[in-house]
Amino acid sequence: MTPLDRDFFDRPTLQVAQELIGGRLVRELPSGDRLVGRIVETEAYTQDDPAFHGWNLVDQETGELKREGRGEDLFAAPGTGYVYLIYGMYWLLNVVTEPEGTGGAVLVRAVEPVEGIHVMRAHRSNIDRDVNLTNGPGKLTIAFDIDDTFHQVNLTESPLYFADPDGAFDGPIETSSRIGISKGVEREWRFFIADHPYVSPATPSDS
DNA sequence: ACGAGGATGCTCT
DNA sequence: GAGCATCCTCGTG
Repeated sequence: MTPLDRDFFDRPTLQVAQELIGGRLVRELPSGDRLVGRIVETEAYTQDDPAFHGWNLVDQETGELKREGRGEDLFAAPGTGYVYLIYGMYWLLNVVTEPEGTGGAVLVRAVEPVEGIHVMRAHRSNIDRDVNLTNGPGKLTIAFDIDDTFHQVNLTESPLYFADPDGAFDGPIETSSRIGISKGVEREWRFFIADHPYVSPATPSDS
């Protein structure tokens, strides 16, 4: 399984977010177990987007950074991890996009287990049905044992990386407003596989 | 089936 | 002190 390289992520964020759909997320654990998930839902965030972390760090006239803050980590080299703690409890996995110095990231919102599902069940011991293993951004990081140790880490090599689709048919890609945001709700920057059971059950922010 | 509410900690004002 | 790219539990139908 060949990791997607930095060039893949060194492109417009919206394009990367769409092309990651159907691709795979690969996690190699210290135990030797390999976890693989098919990506079925993503969201795009760009530096001229009010929902972007660190939007207020950017001079929107020039596109230059005008202040310091944690959002600066979204301007790192393409393919770098940006891991965010939400509501004090859940880690969300992003991968940085665009050339170094330009802000952008793709949030991985849901995957379908492909390999290592027994390990994912062990990581999420309190759930009733397998669909709840990885059908949300905070759930999949628990299943894949992803936390802030991957923040600012190169995600184009082991132990955490992305890979091309495996060739399985995944159906048409749909778009919607993003989930759980209050600004930028008019942008249809959420991408997901239509009617896929592992797409998160959340409601888009414009409805 | 669905909705309300609570948990919990970091970042920025 | 508020807000937040969420998830789970416990009500009610």
